[in-house]
Amino acid sequence: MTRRITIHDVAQAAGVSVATVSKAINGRDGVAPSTMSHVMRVVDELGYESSLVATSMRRQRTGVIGVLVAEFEPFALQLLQGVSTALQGTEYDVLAYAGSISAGDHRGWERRSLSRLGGTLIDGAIVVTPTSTPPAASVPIVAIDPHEGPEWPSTVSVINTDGARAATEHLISLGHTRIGHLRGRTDLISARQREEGYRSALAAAGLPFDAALVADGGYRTADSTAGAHALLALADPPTAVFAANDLSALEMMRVAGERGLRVPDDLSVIGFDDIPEAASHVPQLSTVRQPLTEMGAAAVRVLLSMLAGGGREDVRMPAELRARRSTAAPSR
Amino acid sequence: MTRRITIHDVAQAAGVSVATVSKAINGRDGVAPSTMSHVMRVVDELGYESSLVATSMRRQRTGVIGVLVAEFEPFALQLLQGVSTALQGTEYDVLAYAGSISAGDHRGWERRSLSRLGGTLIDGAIVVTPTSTPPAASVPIVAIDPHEGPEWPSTVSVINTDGARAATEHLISLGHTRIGHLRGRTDLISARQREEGYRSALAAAGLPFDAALVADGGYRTADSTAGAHALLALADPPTAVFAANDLSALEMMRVAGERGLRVPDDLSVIGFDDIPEAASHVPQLSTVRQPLTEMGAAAVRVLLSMLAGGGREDVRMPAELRARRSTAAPSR
DNA sequence: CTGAAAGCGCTAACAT
DNA sequence: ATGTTAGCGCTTTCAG
Repeated sequence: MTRRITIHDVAQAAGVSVATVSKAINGRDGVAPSTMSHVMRVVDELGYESSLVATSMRRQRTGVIGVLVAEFEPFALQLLQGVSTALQGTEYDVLAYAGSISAGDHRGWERRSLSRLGGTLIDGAIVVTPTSTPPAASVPIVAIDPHEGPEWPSTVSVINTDGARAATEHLISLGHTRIGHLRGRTDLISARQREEGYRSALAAAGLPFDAALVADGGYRTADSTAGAHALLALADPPTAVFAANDLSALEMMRVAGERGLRVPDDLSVIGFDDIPEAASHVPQLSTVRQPLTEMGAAAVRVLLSMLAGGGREDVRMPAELRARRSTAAPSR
Repeated sequence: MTRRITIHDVAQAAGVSVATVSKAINGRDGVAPSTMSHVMRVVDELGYESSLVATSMRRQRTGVIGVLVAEFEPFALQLLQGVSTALQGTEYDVLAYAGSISAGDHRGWERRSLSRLGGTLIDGAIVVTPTSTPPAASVPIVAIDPHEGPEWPSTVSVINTDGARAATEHLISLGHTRIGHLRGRTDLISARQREEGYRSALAAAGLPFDAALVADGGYRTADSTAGAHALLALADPPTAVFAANDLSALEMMRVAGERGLRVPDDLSVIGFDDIPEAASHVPQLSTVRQPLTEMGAAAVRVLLSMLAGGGREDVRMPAELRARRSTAAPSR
């Protein structure tokens, strides 16, 4: 645990002032070529790198884009990959921050992260699935799949209703008539849209809506267990379930297995998102693909445009059915 | 783009000094209960959050663990997920930084990131597959799968030799006797260990080692094309190939297909890593699984121990064979 | 119990 | 061309 090498150490070793070192490093003019090269040699010898923190306190610009997430789960990670790839070759580094982990309450994590990092440290932010309305921010922001409407400066999201309808129609076309829905967090707009897509597909097919067939999954594995059990414990259980996201779909399948049901023979399950685990699970999970990588790239495009002075934008990406092995015709 | 709310704004609005606000926020004693509650009310009203940057300049401790990667690719993302999960419920937030994106050269990205963030901003770092020797650092560091030996303070890595031996033995047990190896970057220790595992499995089975059956793949798709062609163009080509990682295995299969060979009928291929793409490829790629999530969790455990004053550790995780569809008995 | 002042590492005026 | 100074937002002695 040696002490950090500071600009001060470099100045001292080079026999010049701190200001001169700063100018040399940042290529400002007003430094003699000989001094310049001497300073740079000392910098190399000492292995000096400026502290991001100190630099960002003084500068307005840091060259870092922040990706703010509640938690590093598969959905956010795929997005992060897209963001990172899209930022290759630009002058920006990526910094991803999961801010709600230590904070007691998940609510408002985005506001907290944004004000802790914004204005300093990051030049702009991409916020993944924020659940509250945006705070007054000091940097340009793009929200991906915001959960509370369009009040965010710029947004990138998938057309949830269409995707959910496609998933439900897929089950209907296989011959299912008792179709359950393991829904997402009902306080989130995406969950409401997905339920709406589910209902409209049922209605379009002339199937009745049965409130007993809708259980809560909360988009999370742990929160889905009870709902999955509840659906399967019904006197007249569903033969197919549309889960609001892949994590709850995977949990749905696990619970089905635990109860002695085979997927897809006894129960068809379809999810939403298409996280990597969906394709590698056995059986492979049928789902509705969100083009996460492309969404990350779109967010970057919009953010860079805002950084360059451009206005707000709302990007809507299509969701696409990915029928795989977890859905089949009902056996009864 | 409104201005950030600073501690100054809070002090002014509350009619107290900046120092008092700081004490109130951080629960230091020496603040009257009434002042305390008044200040906290103003903090809430204004939505103030302290700047991570400013705080970390003054404090030694920030409550943030840094995960430093060259780039957000699948391997690093899986690790990140493990780290993040393991950090749930602790007092630490996670900050992941990809530092080589804007930097021209990839070499030494870990040194750069470490000195830009260490000492300030992060209390400890988990560095993913660093390629150089460790710099003198100002915070505890754990290296995951370091590529240049054990000079890092603490390390977490997979037992490459055993994994490679298991992969080769799998091919031998299927009846193959002419087994090729598409090796990794020979400047990296993991690649050398994997080749060693391959050789020792051959030796243990009494099979001769043939240098012509070893080609370079460099761990990357683009670098594997030539080696894959070379192996298949031999007068007496291999009936099975152990590729040093999944990316080169996938390329091996692509090249085989291009040359009119079917996998696994005409050629068996096995990889290493078990990235998500391995399981979703058709045919599913047999491989050796690195327990990435568990490795991330192990890194957290070691780092937290070091942060609490514990000594260095080297954790070695077992790699596990995942036989899937790309390997079968030889047809000739 | 409260506030004034110093300083973390750095950059940007402003002297010299 | 170089150095001096001020200050970014915050925490921490140290006086009052």
